[in-house]
Amino acid sequence: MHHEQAIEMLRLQGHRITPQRVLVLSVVAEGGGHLGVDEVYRRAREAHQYMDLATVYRTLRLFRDAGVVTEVEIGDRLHYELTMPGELHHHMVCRQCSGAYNLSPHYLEEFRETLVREFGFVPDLEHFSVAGVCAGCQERQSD
Amino acid sequence: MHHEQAIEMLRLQGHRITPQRVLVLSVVAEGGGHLGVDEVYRRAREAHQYMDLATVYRTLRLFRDAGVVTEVEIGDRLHYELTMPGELHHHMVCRQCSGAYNLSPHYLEEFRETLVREFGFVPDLEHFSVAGVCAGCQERQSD
DNA sequence: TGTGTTTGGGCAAACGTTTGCAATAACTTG
DNA sequence: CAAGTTATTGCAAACGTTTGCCCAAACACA
Repeated sequence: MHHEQAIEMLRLQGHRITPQRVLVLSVVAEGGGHLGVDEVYRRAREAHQYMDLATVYRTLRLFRDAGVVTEVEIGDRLHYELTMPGELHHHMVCRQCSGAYNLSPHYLEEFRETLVREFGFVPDLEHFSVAGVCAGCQERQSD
Repeated sequence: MHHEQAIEMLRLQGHRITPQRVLVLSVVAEGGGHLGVDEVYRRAREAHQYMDLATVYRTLRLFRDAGVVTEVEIGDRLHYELTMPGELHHHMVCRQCSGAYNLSPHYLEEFRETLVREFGFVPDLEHFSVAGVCAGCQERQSD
């Protein structure tokens, strides 16, 4: 998704386009994927002196709810990246090195179907992320 | 798991048995499964006037790490229940009614094996919980 | 383009949770 | 059973995040 599309999505949903929102959006977009709230705030503040931390929080939440950014839990921190429609993916996050690896939705499809079939429970797996230990860290551990 | 076993586990792990810990343990045990931090604090305080909130937080975290209580994410709150070894189960938590339903580990085994086989990633699924909408709420929704 | 309505922003205070610190209490050892 | 060692407590302050308020700014419509 590009800036312009994201802005258009927000406008279509009836949200106002403010300089702060445009700024936060471009920070997240240029951030290369995995920025925490504090990093977004710091970078946005460099450009716009009066940017407020509360605004960053509110804006990121709005973007998430509007579907223009995706929230990823890495360790115990939340990171934000521009939503890539059609390239939806989940994450495996390593408990030891905090590395985040993409996981295709394909691997969850069977699990989802089972829950629906057996229990009538429809899971939210859009932003699924699973913690664990990656292959690299396990090797290092057995040294 | 009963009180005595839990206490013994803590002692074996080298933790000291204080009145506060015994109290928190019995509150969680008698709480019938799903108490939040604030509820544990309130009930513990009734019995022991000088019980501190920070102690409740520290104690619950210790218990979780020691394996004597299990932390369950319900909605956006954490709830605590006595760990039942051999009866390990996961949770499906309904986004709408906040109901928590048990899920046998069996349903996750295949998923786990796939991650290990394909990526060498060993997931932490001990306290897995998945959000979604339960069968009841979906029926109610379609009325 | 100018005016009115209504959303969003900045600020400060509140919230739930964690942490640092000095005093206390639990366990260990003799 | 007494003294020493060390973990744990209560308190207060800090932390990251959310909220209430009032003013400013964005959009709609004339």
